[in-house]
Amino acid sequence: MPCPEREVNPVSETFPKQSGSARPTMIDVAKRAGVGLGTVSRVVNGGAGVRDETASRVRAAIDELGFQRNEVARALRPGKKSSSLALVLGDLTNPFYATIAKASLEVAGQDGFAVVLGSVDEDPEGERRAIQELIGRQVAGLMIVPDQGDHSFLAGAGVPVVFVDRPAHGIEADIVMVDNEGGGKLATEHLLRQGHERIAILLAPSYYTTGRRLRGYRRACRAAGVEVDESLVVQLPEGTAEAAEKATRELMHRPDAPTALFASTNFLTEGVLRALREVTAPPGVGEPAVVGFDDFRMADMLPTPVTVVASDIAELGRTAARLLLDRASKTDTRPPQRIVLPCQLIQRGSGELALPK
Amino acid sequence: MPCPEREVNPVSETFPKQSGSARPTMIDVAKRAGVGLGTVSRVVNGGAGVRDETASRVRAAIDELGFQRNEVARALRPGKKSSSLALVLGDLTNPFYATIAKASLEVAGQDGFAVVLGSVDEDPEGERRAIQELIGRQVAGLMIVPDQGDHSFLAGAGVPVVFVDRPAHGIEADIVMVDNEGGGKLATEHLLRQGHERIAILLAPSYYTTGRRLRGYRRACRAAGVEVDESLVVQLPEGTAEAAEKATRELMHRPDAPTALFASTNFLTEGVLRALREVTAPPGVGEPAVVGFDDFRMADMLPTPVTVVASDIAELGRTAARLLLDRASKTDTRPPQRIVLPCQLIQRGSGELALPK
DNA sequence: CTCCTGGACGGTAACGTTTCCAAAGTTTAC
DNA sequence: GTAAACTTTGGAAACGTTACCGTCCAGGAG
Repeated sequence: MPCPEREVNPVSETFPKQSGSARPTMIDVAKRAGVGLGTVSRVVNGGAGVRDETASRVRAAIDELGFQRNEVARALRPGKKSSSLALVLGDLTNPFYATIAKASLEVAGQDGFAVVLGSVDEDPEGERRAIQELIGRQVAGLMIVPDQGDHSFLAGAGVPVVFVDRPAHGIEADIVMVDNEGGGKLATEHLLRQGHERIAILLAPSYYTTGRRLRGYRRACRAAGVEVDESLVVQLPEGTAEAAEKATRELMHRPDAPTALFASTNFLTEGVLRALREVTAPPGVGEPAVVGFDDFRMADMLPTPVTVVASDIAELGRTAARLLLDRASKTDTRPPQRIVLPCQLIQRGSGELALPK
Repeated sequence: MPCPEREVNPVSETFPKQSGSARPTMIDVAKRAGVGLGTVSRVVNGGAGVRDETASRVRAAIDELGFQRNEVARALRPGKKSSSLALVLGDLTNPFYATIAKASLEVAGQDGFAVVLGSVDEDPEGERRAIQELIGRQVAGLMIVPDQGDHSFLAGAGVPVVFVDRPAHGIEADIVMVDNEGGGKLATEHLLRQGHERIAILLAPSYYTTGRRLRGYRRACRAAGVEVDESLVVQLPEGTAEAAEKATRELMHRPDAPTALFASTNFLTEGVLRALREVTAPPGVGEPAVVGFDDFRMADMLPTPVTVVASDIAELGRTAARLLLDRASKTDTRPPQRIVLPCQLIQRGSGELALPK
């Protein structure tokens, strides 16, 4: 039933092969147009101060030779930082990161900037190496979704940095993030309002963001006069769906199982849902309520549509990119900013399951 | 209930500010270490032919000054192509593209290559501009998920190109793709096997891949002796979930509604499922069977878990990146290759709904 | 003791662009 | 009619690196 094994064929059409000929330079263009090097440069950059007739001769030469400016050489000149931004983040397969990447790509593209993705391992040392690499490439600015670990080595880099989603230690720089504490509070309040008092919260390991979400959770509980059972605050060893699934299964098998769960990350939400699908609730006890953090595709299509606390992730990426571009161009010289985007509760059903009896 | 408005504060901690001081160069290092420029260069690149004592003096100077090689200047030297690959693709929010990006990023990173993402508009002209831009940045190679439109302008670029997921017109270059026709055949055969004969197929507009999938569909029907009702071959105006949802709703309201649907793209599958959720099937007729192309997260969590034809997208990205790296380093000088990865049927339920009665 | 070999190092010429300065040509003002 | 000002153009220097070519010194052979 599976398809044939991976197959490899030489392609056999008769299109032009890729030729390895060297690319023409401005000097070639200058010779061809019978003008000086400086004139070509002027034409290429807007062409102010060049007679129309000369300019069109140069343009003709450019077209004939298929010349294209060598951005690398251009970026070598002092003051001319390369027109690329670096983006350092985790797993692109996570829609959260993918959305940030897409949004910043759009904004950067509008200004003619490319985006360089550093390869991002998970360990702090790998992140540091990747960042150093990118700085070596003379990017005009860095957008970083930082891991834990010290980032003070960025202080002397002479490149503007914007942190996304969470602050970094050891350096004062711009930061764009969502209101994690407010979102955690929102989710928890909502569950409390449905009558739940045993609300478990699942946390990815030691991330700044989930810490703030936990804080919102605690605040909401305290405000409602509900004491937090610390055994329901679950610090996972990993931020994966699998870890959340395992933890949820264990939670729900306890005699004093929670009646509601707050999954503080989209992958964790997935794990929680997987576990709940299998767990048969004790007789007389209904399906536990679930609220997730960060919206995800198909959330409204599941058997019980999933209630989430969400923020505008694309806006997060756009804001960060815009801010970084302004910093890079020295348009924005304010002191480092801290921009916090609001969260919002999206009710779909799973969070509105009332406490049974 | 929504959180407070977006809030902006200057950050007020007391970390080192980012200083704008110029970065040290090899010349600075040479002076500091009391050696010549060439020696520093030798040390930086492996250090063959330098006495240990000298080398360590240079390394000390590098550390003290925080020197880091300027990749831009390095890439300017002839023969030294920059160590970045370009990746040109569509919407990163689509897990298909995100997976390719992640996989190629990993492979490239292992070889010390960065990946530059060009800003990708949807129109062919925008794609062309983006590619030209990237070539100007002297990338060592291009991975392109091409739009329709002519790509012959790449022939003279002097940069290796690998096309991903679909071939491009007007140029002979490497291509890595999945077995679209085989996958389409697999999906259709499976539905035929459940007894379905009125199988609708939804197609995104004029993409090469969906065309091949349609071909597999036709082949399977013909082989089974089932005549294709052309009104069940739905060419959508857009490749979005919304377009698929609308089309499905219309299909299912017809008196001769299909009993099965083949959604030839992951976004289309989503649209189909959304529509089916709402459509009340005519009395006596069961829920229509659905097979999607490309797996997606949560597919197994839906009320009726979704059967899909899937291939290893990460492997697609890895293969493309590896091939491109080999081309860029001239390790691989074979004629252009066509690599086809197999597809596989993943049965989950929605494709195994038999024809009612 | 001299010559030669070879390793270690220093200096310099590119790479392709931008930017600045000076030269040439053209117009304007007196 | 000449000077001044402005516009257009050509040329050279610089950016930070690598590659190549000498030079210098140590040590071995004759």
